[in-house]
Amino acid sequence: MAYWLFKSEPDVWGWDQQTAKGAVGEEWGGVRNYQARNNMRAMKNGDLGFFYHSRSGLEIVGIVEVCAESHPDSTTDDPRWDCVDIRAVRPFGKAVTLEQIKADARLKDMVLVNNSRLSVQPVTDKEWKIICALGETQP
DNA sequence: GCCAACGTTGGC
DNA sequence: GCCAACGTTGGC
Repeated sequence: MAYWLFKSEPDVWGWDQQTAKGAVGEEWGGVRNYQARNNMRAMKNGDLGFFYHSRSGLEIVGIVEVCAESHPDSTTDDPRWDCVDIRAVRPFGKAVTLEQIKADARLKDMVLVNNSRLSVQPVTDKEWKIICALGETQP
């Protein structure tokens, strides 16, 4: 069981849209970065992830679950790109901002802080627990 | 809206 | 195989 973080610009695809997809979930297509793709290839059904609003949000707003393992990205014919499907699990009681994360010494090694350009990234068990507590939700 | 940081592309 | 040029991302 691994933990991840998915970034999306809320103006393009936000938490409300993700939630509206319900248990069916949504293909996390359109990722054109090898590192992000490799992370998705490593995901298993049932893995959990944070849903982060980039650019105009800058906060983690909820938890999603991988509901379809790596498969070809339907938004391209290029065979290099695979992606998973994710579905919303539950929102945070309270969104956790990037500012909060940066200010927390326990989270200084998070990829979110150190490689801000990676749109699909791993989260450690420890980081998962800390952020769930800050977000006032069950880990 | 700007621009630094990063990743990718392509000429050599 | 190097690296300059280019495109994109995302924090500010």
